[in-house]
Amino acid sequence: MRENTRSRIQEIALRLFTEQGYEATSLRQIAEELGVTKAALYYHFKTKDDIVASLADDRVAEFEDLLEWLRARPKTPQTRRELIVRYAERLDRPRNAEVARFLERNQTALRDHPKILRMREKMLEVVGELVEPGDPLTTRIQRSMALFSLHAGMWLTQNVEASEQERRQAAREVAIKLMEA
Amino acid sequence: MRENTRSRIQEIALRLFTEQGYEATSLRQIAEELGVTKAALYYHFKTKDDIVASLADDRVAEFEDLLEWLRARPKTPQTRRELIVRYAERLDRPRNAEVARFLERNQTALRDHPKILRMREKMLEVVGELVEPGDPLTTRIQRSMALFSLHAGMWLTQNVEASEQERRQAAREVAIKLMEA
DNA sequence: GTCTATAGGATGATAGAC
DNA sequence: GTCTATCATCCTATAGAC
Repeated sequence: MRENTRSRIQEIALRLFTEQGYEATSLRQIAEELGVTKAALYYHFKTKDDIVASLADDRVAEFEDLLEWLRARPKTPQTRRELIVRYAERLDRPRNAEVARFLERNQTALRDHPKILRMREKMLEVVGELVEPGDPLTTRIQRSMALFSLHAGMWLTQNVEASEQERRQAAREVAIKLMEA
Repeated sequence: MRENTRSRIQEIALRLFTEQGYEATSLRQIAEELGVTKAALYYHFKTKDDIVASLADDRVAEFEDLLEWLRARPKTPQTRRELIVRYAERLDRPRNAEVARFLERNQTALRDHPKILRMREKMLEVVGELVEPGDPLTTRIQRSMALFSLHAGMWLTQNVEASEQERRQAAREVAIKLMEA
């Protein structure tokens, strides 16, 4: 009941950051929803930035994980298809999609944050592993869009009459197709 | 020299909003870069929000323009291909791509802004015109990604050794290919 | 671990002189 | 159209009691 206060702060902060944006969310607001005072937050996190850092850590680790796996395999269509599946599986774990969305939507506000820079680097490294030096620009773009369609696909179909499972499946199909550039 | 102060405010605000995010950019900062005081800004714009509104107006008008054209034509592959070209041409006009990027990257911070809501609606209306009621989800996703690849394609190739023209051309090719779902 | 209290500063916005 | 001066409010962060 007490030791997971840290985890509850992350949860509430993540929700508010995603809904309202990072800058627009104050520690007062987070504290209020948590039912404590602002000062209490500072016991768990040194600064507001530290909350973001703790969230970004998960995502960086994820990319590093994918990179390690990717580099141990040959650059084949089969590998790229498997990457889609692996990445999609990770996004399906509840909190991950939210963290991804938050970081994606707040890149500008957080652009100087060292953890964000690191995350962007890792992301571009993943893209780099999807192409060969001789590949045309169009291949690079299309294969990157494959990964991105897993995120965007869910947003684009939010108002469509279809189950979440169907939407997820559709996004995955598009991603795999785009990866076959 | 005096009447374009309004336009210069828009220009500087747009640059700073894009670089740092909307919330992170203060009126003091905008005024400083313009070489006037904060108070002077309030002569040209009633509030900070008003600056955003003036920028969003251009983009909403653009979507409305595209919609009008789109609705006067049959829903054919040919029409969709032409839409890509038309949209790409608009993005190429210098300020438009910047405005699009700003609005895209600050959707969260601006989510309650009426102009932003309107813009999002218009965007979804455009996507709606790209599909028929019976089309599968995958078609909807892929055709939306076509439009998006025009924006993302430029970002994804920013570190690549290629001229801006080549990158633009590559993004356009990917977009057209995706539209042929 | 959480509190009260407060420092110290930036912010959006307004009033009124020029 | 732009200025100075100022307001009211919010913010992050810290000190120190319990």
